[in-house]
Amino acid sequence: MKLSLAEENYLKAVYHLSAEGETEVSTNAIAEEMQTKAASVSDMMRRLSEKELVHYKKYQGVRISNDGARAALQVVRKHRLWEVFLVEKLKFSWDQVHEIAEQLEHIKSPLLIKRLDEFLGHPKYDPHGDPIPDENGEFKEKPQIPLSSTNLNDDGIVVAVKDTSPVFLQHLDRIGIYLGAKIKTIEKTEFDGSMEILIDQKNKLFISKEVAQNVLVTN
Amino acid sequence: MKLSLAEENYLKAVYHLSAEGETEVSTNAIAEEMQTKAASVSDMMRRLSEKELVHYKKYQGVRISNDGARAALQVVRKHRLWEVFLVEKLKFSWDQVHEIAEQLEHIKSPLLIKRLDEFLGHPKYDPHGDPIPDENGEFKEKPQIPLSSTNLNDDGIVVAVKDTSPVFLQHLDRIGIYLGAKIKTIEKTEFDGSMEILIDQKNKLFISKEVAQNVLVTN
DNA sequence: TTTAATTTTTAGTTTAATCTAAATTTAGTT
DNA sequence: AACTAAATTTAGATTAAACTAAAAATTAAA
Ligand SMILES: [Mn+2]
Ligand SMILES: [Mn+2]
Ligand SMILES: [Mn+2]
Ligand SMILES: [Mn+2]
Repeated sequence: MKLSLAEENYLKAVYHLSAEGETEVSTNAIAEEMQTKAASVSDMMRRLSEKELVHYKKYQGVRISNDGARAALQVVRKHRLWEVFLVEKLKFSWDQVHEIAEQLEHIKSPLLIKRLDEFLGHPKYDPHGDPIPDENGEFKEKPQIPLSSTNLNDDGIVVAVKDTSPVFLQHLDRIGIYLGAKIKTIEKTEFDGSMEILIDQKNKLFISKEVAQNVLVTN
Repeated sequence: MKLSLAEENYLKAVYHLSAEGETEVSTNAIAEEMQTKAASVSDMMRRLSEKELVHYKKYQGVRISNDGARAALQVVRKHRLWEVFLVEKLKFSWDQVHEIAEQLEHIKSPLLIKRLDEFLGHPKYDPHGDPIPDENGEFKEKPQIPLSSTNLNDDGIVVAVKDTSPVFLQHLDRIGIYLGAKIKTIEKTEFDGSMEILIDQKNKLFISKEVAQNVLVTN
């Protein structure tokens, strides 16, 4: 089944939203995610459900189907492989790659993706710490918790970021937080959720609640 | 000026056709090149001429404008850089890359192309021997003549192919003709235009007129 | 220089994807 | 249970890009 660019983008949105929260995804949530209008979403959901890529009952929200998830995962795979390529080979920074990968993910050529994957050495994670599905859509997410819910004196390694927007990533660059950094929790402020942390056993740093909630670490 | 995928493809077709033959390109020639119908071409030419990308007077054919040529050359640049990437980095063969490059050439990101060009070491020619325009659209074609019009005992290096279709390229692979091969003309048959040649001072080979006309050599 | 053949353009449809505005359904609240 | 607010769907338009069939212009032939 060959999908249009728009269909692929909608499928990906439904997949991401149902992966995050509940199984039933609302029309409005999709419209929000896609920067489009609810009316357009209703229309597309009707079409996707005719192709059996989503389960859809009017006014009841949508759920991704098995076929739909498979298709979405292939797009996600391509997106993340391209992001790795851009960072590892073309020296882009992690805040620059998402927008370009949004275009590259729609290139149709199974052989291209196979070769790209080989060229990159079969990477398992993208520059934001998100797992890359294999040819069968299988992947393993690293165990991860928000920095904000670590305990005092806990040591952790930064493995991913929840927010992947350029502004947030640039902020992390500025304050010196990066994937792989070793972080010890020194102090947690009840009042505003801010924290004091130690990076790589060297640099003490105050971070806001917003930062702490969007940096994911593992022990 | 941002162009749609369709507009870019039409512009490229007009550019290629006017680069080859005359300055005035016919509606039918474009339709042929694009695998579409003349009616669709008329429609698109009207729109492109409103944007001043082509000069167009009804029933008189079209000529690419300066702006149009500039835009077309950027698409050609991207196409050929991606072809180099696919062959040099992803180990595709020269007959497999055109179709994929047709998709990749429409990715919009000046920085991506700048970085790709650097990553590839600023290549001057693509896998078919075609010159790669620089950021300003400038390029230099190697002096080249069809193998069919060389003289007896002439020595030449294969620098490009005129026909870049997969079947032709696969045929060249099979008989052992490749970019950079040294070719000496041993015999030319008046009757059918076939030739006998010597490749790399080692292998004698008979080739058809069709092959001889589509292999371009330089001295 | 008429006529015939060919090329090109126009007119009218179609499809995908979007939008606004209006209608409908569901959910929440007296 | 009735009403209101919010969410969702439908109806109707719009735009880009394609097509077919018909009309118009150009070119070639008689
Ligand atoms: Mn991304
Ligand atoms: Mn990512
Ligand atoms: Mn090509
Ligand atoms: Mn080429």
